[in-house]
Amino acid sequence: MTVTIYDVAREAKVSMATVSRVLNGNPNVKPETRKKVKDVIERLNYRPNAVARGLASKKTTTVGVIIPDISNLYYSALARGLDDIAEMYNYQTIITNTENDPEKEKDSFLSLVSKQVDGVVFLGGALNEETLTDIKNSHVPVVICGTSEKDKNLPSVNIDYFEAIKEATAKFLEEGSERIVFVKASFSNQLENHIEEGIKAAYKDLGKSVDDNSLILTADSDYQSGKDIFDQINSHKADVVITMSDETAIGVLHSAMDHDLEIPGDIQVLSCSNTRLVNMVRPQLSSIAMPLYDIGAVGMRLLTKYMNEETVDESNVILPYKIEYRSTTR
Amino acid sequence: MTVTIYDVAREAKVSMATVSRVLNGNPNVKPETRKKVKDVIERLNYRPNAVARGLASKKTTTVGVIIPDISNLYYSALARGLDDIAEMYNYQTIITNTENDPEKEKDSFLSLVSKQVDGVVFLGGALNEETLTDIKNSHVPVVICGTSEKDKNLPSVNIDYFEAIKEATAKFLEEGSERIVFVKASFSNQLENHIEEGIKAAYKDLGKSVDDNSLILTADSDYQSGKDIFDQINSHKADVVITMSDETAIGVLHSAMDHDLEIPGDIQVLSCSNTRLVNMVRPQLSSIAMPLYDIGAVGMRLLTKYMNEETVDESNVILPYKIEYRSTTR
DNA sequence: CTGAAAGCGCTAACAG
DNA sequence: CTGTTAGCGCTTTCAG
Repeated sequence: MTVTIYDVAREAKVSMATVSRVLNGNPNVKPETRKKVKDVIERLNYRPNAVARGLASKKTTTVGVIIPDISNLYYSALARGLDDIAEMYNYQTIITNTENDPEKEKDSFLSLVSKQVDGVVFLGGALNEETLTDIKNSHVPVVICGTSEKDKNLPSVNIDYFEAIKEATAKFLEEGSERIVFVKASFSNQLENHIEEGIKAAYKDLGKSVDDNSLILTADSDYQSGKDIFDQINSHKADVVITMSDETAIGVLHSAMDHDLEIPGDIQVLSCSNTRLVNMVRPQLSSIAMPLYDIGAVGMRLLTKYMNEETVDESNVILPYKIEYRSTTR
Repeated sequence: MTVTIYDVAREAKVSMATVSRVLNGNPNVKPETRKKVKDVIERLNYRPNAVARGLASKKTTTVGVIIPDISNLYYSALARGLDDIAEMYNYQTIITNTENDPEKEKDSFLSLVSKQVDGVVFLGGALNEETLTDIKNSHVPVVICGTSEKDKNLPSVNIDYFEAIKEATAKFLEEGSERIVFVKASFSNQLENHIEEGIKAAYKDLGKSVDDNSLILTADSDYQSGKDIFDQINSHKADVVITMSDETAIGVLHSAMDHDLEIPGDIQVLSCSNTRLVNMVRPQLSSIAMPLYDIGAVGMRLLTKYMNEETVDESNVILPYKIEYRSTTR
């Protein structure tokens, strides 16, 4: 019923080895033979079985992508960059969604490995101890984008979050803001720790202490959570709110406006994601601008190097950032 | 290096067939044997090779998902529904992104088939003649969600777009609106034709003609395209704008506000996607509310039936819709 | 330049 | 309940 390489070989009156050679672009085939085989392939509408191929060659030309939440614009922007480069290098991507669940993250990884992917990239993600162990045991090349793990053993692509947030915080403090609230996303992530450190460093540089004037809250990274957490922010009399997620920032923004606060007069808002959303709300959201697409693209490029066993000079890539002060900051 | 079923068999002093049986939960294994094998599996940290499995069993427990644009909230909402149900039925999903390119759509499908997926679902998509032919030739179960093809040969899940848009249009006309502009997305899609028909039907029912008073434009489905197309809308002196995409609607909205038009006083806006965005802008966007998550979920459920060769009573499922009149309509 | 033959790691009859 | 034996469809030596 399904046509196999064997059928093609028979029809073309060659051996299956030869058919395999033309399939794989092996130059050791006489042009006439090649043409003959190609014609039969066309006529029979033959398509190689990628599964059999994968088993025989131990390569699947497939990379796994593990994402906390595809419906989050932050991650899907990263994914676009990944995808484009993957295509350029003739890899296909299997995207799996963990729904921010570290357990699923681990399962997804194992499942991808059992599918014999040639490599996997984590976009964000918790990367807990267990998962790290599985990665090590798997002997599969892994690159992590937009997250990090403490030992820096894994190749990664990031921006310098610590510096970025420190710069932003210092600016707020220098301009007279005193009560800065930071809203973490509830999916624990090494990055957020760097960010906390950055905030603390900025305070310290100015001889101030974080504890009295700053508050660190946790919220889901959606719009409603931003609206919901506003009460806590407000009761802290915050004059600056920094959130991980754009959606959360927008929720905070709208709640603040509903409480007749002036933006950015009474309260300034800055997010750390810089997704397409920042330009889609009024007032436009100020944000630490990471090169999302590039992070994904560079991550995939890095992975191809590992998959080809090329040498890489820098396995922990840091990309530049900008801080875009739009209309929610002064 | 990698541990195989053969290693497990040897260590457990059984045949590989027995190992295979415990792997697949075959009841014909003595409890003690089962335990013995499981212990060895644990000890050796053995993980079955899904590729070999797929080749031998001709099943991959994997379904392909073809999406025009993952970074579009409309599609990612559908994908979430799909994913949840897929997981429930122990299928994994391979998501591929076509970037709204019919050529890529076709290639993605073929690639998925060569990977021996057990089924594929299209979310949206152009489904041109060529792709349809490939689908027919592939003998792989296919379900399409949020799109349709003219012959209705393929199982599908949709809402009644025609009715929805007719109802909305009729309401606008009855309430005195006269100049309705419809903004299609540029990715041609059978659905949009249904929508056009719905608009025409509404006009006709009231004894009016579409041509004089209605204008049909085409724009990409992003925010900027919405802003850009406003000039055309404005020069038509539209009093109602209906767009496929939420982002486009928001772009139109903001442009209109920048031109000092009152919303919804001077111009009303309605979108057809109802993604999370509708609540994240001020004023909140009125929209035809489709059950996005459910469309995906029902689609995947339908696919499982085909993959199991169960009988299905209704292969073209129509789910209910609501029209949510929020703050951009009167 | 081409063919024969040996697997890749697993499932699935078929015996027993 | 368990083992033996063929493959699944392809790649890849190794000869020639």
